[in-house]
Amino acid sequence: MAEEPESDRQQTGLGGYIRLQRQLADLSLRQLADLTKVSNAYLSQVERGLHQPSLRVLRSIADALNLSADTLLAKAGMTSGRTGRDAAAEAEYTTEAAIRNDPELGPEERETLLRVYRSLRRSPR
Amino acid sequence: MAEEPESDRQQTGLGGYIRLQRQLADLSLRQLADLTKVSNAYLSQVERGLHQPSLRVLRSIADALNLSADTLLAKAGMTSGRTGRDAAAEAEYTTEAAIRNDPELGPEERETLLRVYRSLRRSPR
DNA sequence: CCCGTACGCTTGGTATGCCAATCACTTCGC
DNA sequence: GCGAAGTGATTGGCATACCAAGCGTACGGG
Repeated sequence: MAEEPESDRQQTGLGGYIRLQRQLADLSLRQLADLTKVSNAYLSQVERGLHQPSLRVLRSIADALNLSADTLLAKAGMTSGRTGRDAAAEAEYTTEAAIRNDPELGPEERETLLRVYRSLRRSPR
Repeated sequence: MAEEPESDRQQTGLGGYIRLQRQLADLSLRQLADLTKVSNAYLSQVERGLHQPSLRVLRSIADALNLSADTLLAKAGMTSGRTGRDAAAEAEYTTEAAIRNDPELGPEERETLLRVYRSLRRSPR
């Protein structure tokens, strides 16, 4: 659990990716700022890894650069490559998790089913 | 005294969704706080829509509740969540598979639960 | 030469995320 | 009854996301 005593500033992840995409799109910081409604100052800081942008800002950027939000989120360390399939595999472990994730169920149906499941399940001990 | 501004009753679904999932998982705010390393106070505020959580917090919550991060992000308004048919089919299969593989169910309970699930599931009319 | 304009970066302030501490309430066992 | 232990909600304050304004440079063109 040792925290990383990093004095390095290797932020290649999210910020570097954004900067790269911005340059590929041939946009200046101010142009992107104009598109995203985010100040150029903050964009500069985000690109250099000095700040972690909020969801709102991240979405604006993805939108302006025509990137999928998921891509940026992956770079931000959120969805590291695990997609629906992995989630499904994981959900296979517990029936409760599967029921909770099932989009075919409404809130009430979900709750009902969970209750039924719990009553049917072999009681531990 | 009975002054109730009911117009604030619209916490988009992210907060409400988190609260629902937490309750379905049978967790208290403090238990979830312990799992997520996020204070119960802030979780309470997030669930009632008073604050928009950061990526870090959102990820912790998704992790602790065994939810896919994408699901929460969709509720947060990020991803339009358009993988509808695929996700549905996949998840449907997952729930059935989870029930079939659940070691805590005997043969009869298994059959019963499957029947209940199929009757509760939204059928594409 | 100076402007004028473009660039990225820095700075000081405001808004908001987030937490420790505490509240009011309910449910217990004694 | 009374306290211990559980629940969700509130509050004060520190940390950080975010912006308006400005700095320093580099590029033209009069």
